[in-house]
Amino acid sequence: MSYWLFKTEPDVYSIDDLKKEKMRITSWEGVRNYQARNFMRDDMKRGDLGFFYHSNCSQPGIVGVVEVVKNGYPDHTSWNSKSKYFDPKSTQENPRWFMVDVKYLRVFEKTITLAELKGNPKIKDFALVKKGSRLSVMPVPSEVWELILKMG
DNA sequence: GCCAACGTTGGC
DNA sequence: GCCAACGTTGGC
Repeated sequence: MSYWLFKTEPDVYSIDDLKKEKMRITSWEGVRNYQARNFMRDDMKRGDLGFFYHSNCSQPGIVGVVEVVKNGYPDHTSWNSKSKYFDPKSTQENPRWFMVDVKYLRVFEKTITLAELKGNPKIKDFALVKKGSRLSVMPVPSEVWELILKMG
């Protein structure tokens, strides 16, 4: 089993929004980056765990934990011309974009902030804390996962 | 709101 | 296939 990190802007979709969903599950739609797409399509498996990360906000950081409850499948919003995620080059026969379903597990009492993560020398090679990292879905090495949990 | 870093697009 | 231009991300 693997560990992941899911980035989202809380103004758009926060961990509270996820908690309010029916069954506390949502599809992780709208990812339009090939590297992130490949992770979801090829590598993410049911039962994997993920950090839930709030970006582009007053206090960016990891706010909780989710579980992958459905393996990668075509992101149908790419076929919907009314959707802001519409991509005319994605077809039902040859879907370009994929998503997984994630389920709320828990929210941390206190956010593990990006500043704290950057201040931990043991995880300095983790993609999230590297300069210019823009991946919205990324793998978390298991040792990094454990180290970050201890920071909470 | 600024802007550096990055990914994508498209002309050639 | 190169690379300039452009759009987006996301911390600050």
